[in-house]
Amino acid sequence: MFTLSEENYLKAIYHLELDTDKGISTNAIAEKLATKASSVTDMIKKLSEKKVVIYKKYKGVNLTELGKKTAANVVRKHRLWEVFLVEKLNFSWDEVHDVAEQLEHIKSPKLINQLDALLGFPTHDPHGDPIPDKDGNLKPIEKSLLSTLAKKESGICVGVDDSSSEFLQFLDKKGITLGKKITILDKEDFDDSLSILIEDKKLSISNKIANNLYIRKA
Amino acid sequence: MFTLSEENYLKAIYHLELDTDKGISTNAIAEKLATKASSVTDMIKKLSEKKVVIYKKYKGVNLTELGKKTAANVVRKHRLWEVFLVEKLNFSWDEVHDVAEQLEHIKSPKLINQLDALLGFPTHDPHGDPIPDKDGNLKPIEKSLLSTLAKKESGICVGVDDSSSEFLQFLDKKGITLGKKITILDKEDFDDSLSILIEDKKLSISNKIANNLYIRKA
DNA sequence: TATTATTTTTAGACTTGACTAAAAATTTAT
DNA sequence: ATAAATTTTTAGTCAAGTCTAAAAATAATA
Repeated sequence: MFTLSEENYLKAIYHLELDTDKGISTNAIAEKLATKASSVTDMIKKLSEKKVVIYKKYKGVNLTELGKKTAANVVRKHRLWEVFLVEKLNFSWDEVHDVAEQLEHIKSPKLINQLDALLGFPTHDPHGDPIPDKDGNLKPIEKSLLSTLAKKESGICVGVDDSSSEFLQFLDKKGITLGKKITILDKEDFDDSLSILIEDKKLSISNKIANNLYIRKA
Repeated sequence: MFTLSEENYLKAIYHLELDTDKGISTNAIAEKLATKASSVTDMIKKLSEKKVVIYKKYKGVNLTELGKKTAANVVRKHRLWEVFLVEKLNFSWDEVHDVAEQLEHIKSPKLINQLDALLGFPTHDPHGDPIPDKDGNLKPIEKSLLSTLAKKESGICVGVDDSSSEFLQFLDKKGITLGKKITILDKEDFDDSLSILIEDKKLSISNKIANNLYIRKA
């Protein structure tokens, strides 16, 4: 149906569309896929012929319903495999991405359905990102960046924005993992750093960290 | 390291070498991979440059030690995934091949080591074929084609030669699965068909079937 | 608005892996 | 041993996906 490359382009556009409702620019796609704008133009033409994107020259692209569904299915596979790697094969949350990038392209509906069942129909991946259902729908959850909480507010850590292995390993070192309760003790005005309480432990974290951690307010 | 195509060629040569110690002919590889002889020649040159095969024009190819190890590793992955599909995802033995053909190309040593552990370090795949160890070695087992047993002899069904889904589904229908005890009751001279006893049930099977079933003599 | 600057597209080239058709080597048969 | 048949290789072509460099369109600025 779709080649590996086509799937990667659809996924990139899918992710970019989550941040805006405008047309997705050639350059944005090129940057996300670490490729050149000219290559993107070529591929976009092909995707347009396959009816998965709407394309008007110089105006960027948007996914059609078919495109959205196709992309969401790739994302679904990616995230289910990530859960598998962590839950069944003892991977840590910073090791799963590259392997899942390969596994997400395996074509077998039965494989994914059975994997879903084996894992107990998980709703979120190891980084807190929601797993699309079979039809490509994902229910948005109410989460806020830690940096938006006020002093004295608290909540549960439910996800990360940046899921690079560097950031995830940093969080591990600090003892910050999904599910833990975090309370804002103090906010410093001059550098926006935070003093937080996490599971009875006091910690000072920079604004950069607070801007990449999602909290469900308690 | 190696592309998907290169891995498939190495695997094909690996399997063909199990049946002979002569050089593997261009045509044999072409047939196994359902491609053309000219394509095979092209690829062989590339594999030769990569030091995984020894190639002399018009004389066929053979794997080097590196080639053997590389191919065995692909076979190892294929068979481990097959076990996973059957043991963990409720696939039947006739459904696993095509999916394993995709999964065998996933690159992640940790993934395979952990999968191996999850499965309890299996030694054989769902069709009775041995799983190479990490170094690419596989211990040959003593097995005989059912057709070579004499009247009154018996043994345990340990594998199939033809693992097409048609044959496997046929065996399922007849109640023939790995691990079952089979005894030769009678052999018909004029068509080489057999009358066998399998788990207290009498069955008549053709020579074609008997030529594709492996037995460990009891 | 005219002129830069940026973004996007086109044109042409390259790599991988495959193909067809024809030439060369090897094997089989007379 | 020579001719015929088969196998293998070469030569040239093609599609997918990428790239560079240049042209065209759009956006930003004076």
